[in-house]
Amino acid sequence: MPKFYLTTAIHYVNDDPHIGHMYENIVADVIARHRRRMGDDVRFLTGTDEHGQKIERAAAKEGIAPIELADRVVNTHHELWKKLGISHDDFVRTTESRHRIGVLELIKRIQERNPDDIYLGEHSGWYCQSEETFIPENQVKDGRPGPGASATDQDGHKVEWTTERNYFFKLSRYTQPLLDHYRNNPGFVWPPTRLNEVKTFVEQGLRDLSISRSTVKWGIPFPSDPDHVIYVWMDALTNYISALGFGSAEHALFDQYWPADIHLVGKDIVRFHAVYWPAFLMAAGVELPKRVVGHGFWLRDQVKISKSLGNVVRPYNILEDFGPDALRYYVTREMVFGQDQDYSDESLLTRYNADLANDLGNTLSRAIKMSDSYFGGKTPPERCFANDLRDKAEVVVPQYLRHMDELAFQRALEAVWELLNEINSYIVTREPWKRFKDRGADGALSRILWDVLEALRIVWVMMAPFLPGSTREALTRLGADPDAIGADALEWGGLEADVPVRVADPIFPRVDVAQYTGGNKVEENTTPPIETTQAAPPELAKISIDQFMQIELRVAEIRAAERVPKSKKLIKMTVFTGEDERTIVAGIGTKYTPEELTGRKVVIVANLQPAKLMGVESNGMVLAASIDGEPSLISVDPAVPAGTKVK
RNA sequence: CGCGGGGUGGAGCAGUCUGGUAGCUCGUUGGGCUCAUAACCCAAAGGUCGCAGGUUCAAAUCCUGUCCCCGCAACCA
Repeated sequence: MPKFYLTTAIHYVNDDPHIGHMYENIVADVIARHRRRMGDDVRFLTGTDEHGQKIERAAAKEGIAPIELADRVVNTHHELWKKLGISHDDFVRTTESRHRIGVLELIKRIQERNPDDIYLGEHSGWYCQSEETFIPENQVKDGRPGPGASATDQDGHKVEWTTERNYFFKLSRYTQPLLDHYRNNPGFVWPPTRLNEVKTFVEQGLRDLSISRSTVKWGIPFPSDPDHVIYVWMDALTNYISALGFGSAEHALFDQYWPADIHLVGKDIVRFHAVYWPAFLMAAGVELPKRVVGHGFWLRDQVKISKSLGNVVRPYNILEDFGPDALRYYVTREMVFGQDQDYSDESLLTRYNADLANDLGNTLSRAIKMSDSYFGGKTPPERCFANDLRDKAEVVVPQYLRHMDELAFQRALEAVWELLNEINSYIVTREPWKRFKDRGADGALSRILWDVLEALRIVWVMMAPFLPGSTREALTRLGADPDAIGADALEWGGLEADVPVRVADPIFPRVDVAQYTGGNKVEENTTPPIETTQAAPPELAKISIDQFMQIELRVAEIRAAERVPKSKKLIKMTVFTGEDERTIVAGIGTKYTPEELTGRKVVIVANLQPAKLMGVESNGMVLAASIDGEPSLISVDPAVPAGTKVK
């Protein structure tokens, strides 16, 4: 029996899961269920990433230990996966001892095989004392990197250019081996466009990777140097093997399942899985995973979902009201796998009504109802092996299987619907109700209805990975074995004659979309139900008049203005301050044009430290009121001459 | 010349790699059916496939140029 090892990314426990996490696990689950029923020995792993500064800080804020916070969020993960019917075989947490063992083993093997690959070096960056962490370059507002430099980050905290001694992984050494690997294994990254991105990234040359932090405490202590903890990727990526017992005495699972057949991850972290991870494994002499698959993102109104925008989608209410299968179907049917897709409750409900209620569910109801009333609560007594529906099924099933193998779930489902539409059309043209009225339950009617039921059985078997719960129910109603969903169940002739069927309430009752929206439930969903409290604006300390007087405010005249090329909202102005002409850059281009600015009098901060914006040096700041980010310049009586002090 | 994705009937999207009658869902219009969940079936209207060139017997698809939108990156002193 071929083995199939499939993983999702491990989810960070700083927040409850959202549609993106759900999507990833649903897709993985569909793949796992499909492989399983096709006869593979499947191992499906998901889990959580629980280390790092963010967790430590979030826990401290609540006055609890990091592990307590992690435990709590992990519980919501467990509950959600259970509700969604995710059939993972294992759930790994990076705080587990088996994971620590695996990570330490990986490092040990690297050190043994390639002693130079891990070395103590220096890492420099913007360090924020109050947050006790390094701030990414792009979040630092001003200041140039260099010894002794300081600046502020986006939250207004002071950051200092700091140099820290860290352990490094010699990633640079793996540039060529990685490129060779990509060339020899073009399927290593899917979709191909992601492979191109990765290649381009690697071709530019790789820098060594910092793999430890002495400024972070919540993590796995670095071997032989417990002042350091292992940092992010070296820790997180290793879950894929630590969960299999890598490095422990019980490594049977590792021997059996590694290498992974698919690492399913979001497109944003494909790079780490396709560059860092294989490099670590090469260094340690461990076999590389077969394939990294990057899926797209769910968007909201064409915009990426993010916590800061407050447009996080957590369709928990949909899940409650319509069950897991509605959501599972929607995300797999609506998204072209690999691409981004817009989420909305409305489109989900439309899909639900049109596809699940009207087509899939209703066709089942009408067919079973007829069989029930014409053949005394049973499937028809006479079966049929030569008809249009069988022909159609034998075209559709191979297509479906091919699309499933290609992870083209949308197309696989479209194929199913081709057969389903054929069934409805078949029913209408054969008019079984009329036949029954005219001739009673004769052999012809028996064969027609049996065809319909048998085709429906195959339809549902194809749906099994997508709608596991509903499929069991549907097969039971059809008089079929709910567990018979394997490869042979996709062949014509599986349904027995003259066995009881079951008439019952609709599996997917229609929903009145307008009513549902009007019920305000959808509205509730647009605001994240579990959003963490917005950071309150920092309280400003009172300052003395002397301190205020240190700010030099002046009236200035804008003599020239132009947009900064390539910038979105920056305008570069030449202003006359009464003493000199200088350049000021301001982010007001969304509201003002250079033309209307020229000649205008404004209030500026004249003694502000210079800063470089998009390469242009700005010497001062133009005062403006800000309404929801929209600037409105402070206006000055045109009669006031430039250079006049403001206080 | 920063990186990437996209512009296809009213809406949302496939199709582009591997040129060959432009397809799906929703919506609209007309008809049919009454077994079924106000469902189902048939038919129709509706697109110069962002724009301009080029290659070709043939271009949504390949090439060149160009405009617009969205992410990432870079800028709200």
